[in-house]
Amino acid sequence: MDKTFNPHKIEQEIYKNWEDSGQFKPSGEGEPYCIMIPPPNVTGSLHMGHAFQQTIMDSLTRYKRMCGNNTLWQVGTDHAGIATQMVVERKLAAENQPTRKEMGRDAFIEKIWDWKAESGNTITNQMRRLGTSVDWDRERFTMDEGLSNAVQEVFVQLYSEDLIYRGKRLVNWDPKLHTAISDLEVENKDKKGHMWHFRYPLADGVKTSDGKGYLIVATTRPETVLGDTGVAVNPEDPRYKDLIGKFIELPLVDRRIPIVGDEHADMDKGTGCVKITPAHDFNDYEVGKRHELPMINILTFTGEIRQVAEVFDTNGEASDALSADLPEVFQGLERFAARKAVVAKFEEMDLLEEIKDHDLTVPYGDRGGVVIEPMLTDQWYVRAAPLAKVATEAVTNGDIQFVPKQYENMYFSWMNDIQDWCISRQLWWGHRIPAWYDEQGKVYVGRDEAQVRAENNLSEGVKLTQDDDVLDTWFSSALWTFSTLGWPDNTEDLKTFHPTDVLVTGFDIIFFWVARMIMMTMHFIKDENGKPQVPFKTVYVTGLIRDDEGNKMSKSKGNVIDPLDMIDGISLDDLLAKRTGNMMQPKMAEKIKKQTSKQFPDGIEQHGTDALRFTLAALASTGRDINWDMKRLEGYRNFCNKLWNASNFVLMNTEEHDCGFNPDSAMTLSLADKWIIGQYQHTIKAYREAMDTYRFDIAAKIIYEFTWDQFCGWYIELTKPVLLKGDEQQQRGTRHTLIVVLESLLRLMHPIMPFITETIWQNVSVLANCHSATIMNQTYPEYDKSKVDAVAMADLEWVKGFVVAIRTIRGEMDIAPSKPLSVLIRNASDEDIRRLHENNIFLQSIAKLEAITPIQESEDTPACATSLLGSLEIMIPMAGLIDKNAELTRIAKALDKLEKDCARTQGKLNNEKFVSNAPDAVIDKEKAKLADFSMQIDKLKEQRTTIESL
RNA sequence: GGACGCUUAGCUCAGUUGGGAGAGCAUCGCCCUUACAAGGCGAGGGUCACUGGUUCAAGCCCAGUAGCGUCCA
Repeated sequence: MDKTFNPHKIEQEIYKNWEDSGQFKPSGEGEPYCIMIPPPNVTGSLHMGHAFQQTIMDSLTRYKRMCGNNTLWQVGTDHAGIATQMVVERKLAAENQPTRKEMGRDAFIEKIWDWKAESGNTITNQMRRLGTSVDWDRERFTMDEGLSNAVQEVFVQLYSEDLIYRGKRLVNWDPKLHTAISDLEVENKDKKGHMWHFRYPLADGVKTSDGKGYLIVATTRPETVLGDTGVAVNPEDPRYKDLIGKFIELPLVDRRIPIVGDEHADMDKGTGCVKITPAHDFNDYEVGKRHELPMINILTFTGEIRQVAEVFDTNGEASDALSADLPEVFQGLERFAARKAVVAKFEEMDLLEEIKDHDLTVPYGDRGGVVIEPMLTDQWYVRAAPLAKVATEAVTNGDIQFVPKQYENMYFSWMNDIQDWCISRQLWWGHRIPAWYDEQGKVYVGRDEAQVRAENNLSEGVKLTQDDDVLDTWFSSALWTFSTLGWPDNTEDLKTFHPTDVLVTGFDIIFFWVARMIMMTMHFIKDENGKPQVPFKTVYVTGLIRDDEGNKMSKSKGNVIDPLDMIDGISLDDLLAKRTGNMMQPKMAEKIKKQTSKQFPDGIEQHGTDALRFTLAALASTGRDINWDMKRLEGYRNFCNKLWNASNFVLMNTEEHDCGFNPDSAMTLSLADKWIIGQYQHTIKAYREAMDTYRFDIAAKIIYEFTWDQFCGWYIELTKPVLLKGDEQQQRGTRHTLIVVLESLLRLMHPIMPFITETIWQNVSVLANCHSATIMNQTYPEYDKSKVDAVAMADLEWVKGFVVAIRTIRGEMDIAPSKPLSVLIRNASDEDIRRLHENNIFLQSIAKLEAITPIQESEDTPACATSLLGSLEIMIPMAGLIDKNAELTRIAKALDKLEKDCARTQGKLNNEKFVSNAPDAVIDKEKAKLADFSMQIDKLKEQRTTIESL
């Protein structure tokens, strides 16, 4: 192996070998285990959040694969309707190509496929660099033929079961993207705005109870006045209830509209009178339905005032109950310009009562970024309530479990108040809705036009037109767990891998995706007894990865980090170019440049995939977001380096030696050998428990601690005296142990750090007589209690204590580690003597001791710096080494601490209530502590007296 | 307004039946000791947000307050 660890040199070749040799495929043996990747947007690129989730998925997959499961990690991408369509439109614009509308639907879709072919590799390359062990041969795309079939099948079936319907409803309309969007795609933002108070004249000479000829209504959207079809007052409101049934003479449009009594009008809010615009407000829509008010649509799909309004009755049928005329001055005005114009007109007519500052919540489209307009349109809906019932029960009864559990609340709160899901989108990129209309507008749903004709006895003479709209992308994602496995065919894969085991995803898409997947899957997939199958048994919810200041990473903020830049490193210039490349606002670019230069003054260094993955695992504590910290990454890169160097040590000392793998060669295990073997068993046990409970942070900590502190810090040091001075059998025993432990440790770590472990393992495993192309298909280490030697464990802890005692004195007394010392020991128990005797070689080597000499209690001793190991006094003669005052200070400090501890313990034991209430075990422990403290205090005091007398 | 989460060392974070506060990084001191200076050895550093309660005992349980965050309305 190379002298230093160079991740860049090893990773890509290893991955290629794995992939080429089919290591990622299910073995076909053992209990099935399956993870479905949340499909990323095919034309996008992976960010740190993906890297995080994929690290977890890959670690689980590799773990289960090595445990002998028939393991499948299903990979694929999503067509991301709006996002992709926008990207390609922007690209066309940038290249001065014809616009989408100019080139037409088919040509545009062709362009998108081209773009997919061109950009689709970005993600798969990134995934390969991250080491993901997905079965690439099964890669799926939501727009593939198979998945499209599934989508069509689901749509047709749901329609036939009356779970999909079409209707004219008020939807969230994005005037920039010209499409409906679902509630979930709306972001509500708090804004400062105004509340305009208008005077609405009463018709027919009617007066209010206080003698006024008008009502005052307030609105934050004055332009909607043009679409008002009523005014509501609270039926209990003494001020106005007599006016119910009377009329308003609506200004600007000369429309006579009724005053209705409705609870929606809050007596304590504003004036208590509310204008009702059923076609442009969700609350008003409901009020309008209750009172059968007509609905007047005044806006075009681009958000301008229409030339002529559209008037509908309360059922959405065209109506002539009211005039559709709109004043010429407003026609064609953009909605915000219209707002100003309407206000100006009211002012001119002296009907503007007042304008107040107002805090309001404004809906924005999460993609287009413009204010959403409630719009009356024909859309397709999924009737969600019946599907939600079953889906809710699956979580209630534990068939599906969320980790961490608190996210179940989020799921329930959504499910219990679920609204019908608007699934049609006025886009071109997506699954076209399998519905056809005849010339009368009657709708037929079927798999294709021929089927529609056949099933409905429509002759060739009847002209049919397919619905122009496509389905919400999440509609196809909702089928992901079963459509990828071949549904609607009842495939072997479906039978084997469904339900899948765990879904790893972010909380931000619990509603968008997780909930809908559960609903769809349980409706369509049944087990052999007809019981609905869950899509997955566990939902592991990750937090968000934020930047080092806790900000969400986003392109517009210019603080995203490409995982590959963590792996390979990047210069500051390249990073700046990447972050400010496609900026819309040059002002932002300047700010981002400044920020980035401050955060990464020298760019980003290379860290390697394993370090990145280990960091992500170490930060993966459940239920909270992660503020990214480059220092952690550096620390774990150092860890990789440590592992590499330690492995080099092992190889240097074992290659071309007899390491005891020949059955004939006898060997002796040292105490250190026995200890590390036992220690390692504990590590396996704890590590697997952590993995099994999705505590990747704990798993990382365990493996880090064992590798660095125990294996490198103690064990390797303890092998040196044996390898240097031990006899043949002892050397063989130690070499054997070095290899056995390291080889197994590599397998244990492999799921989190695949590349470095593979590389080292290739070199180490042959020494253990194991010849395999890859660590990936090896068995996973299992805890074996019989390999834990309790006596050896205790003995070695004693050795460590002894060494630490010496080191502490050296450290505090500034005695160079290279300076050999002679120590005296006093008050040794038989066990101390035995341990000392058995481990002399270790102690002398590690603690750099010349001699260890036991002395009697009665003997005169020179002045010494002393440390205690249990009751054993370890003494270093001070002559020429130790300053009297320094030692006195040290003793004083130690005494101070001990006396405080002692007093606290004494206090507890003196407390009658403690003694009578606490369990015996706790009391005994306190008593033992007290005895130990007093003993130590006595020894130190003695010591102090001796030194003071010098 | 409702729900959930967070507040522990300078920074980023662990702390799972309540029983002597931890890690990584940073800081300070000593060391280029033949695996590793991306290292070794040692040290310092915390009224566990605040207030009250339960308990012999609270970072942990309960109630409330403040600040931050997220979701929903």
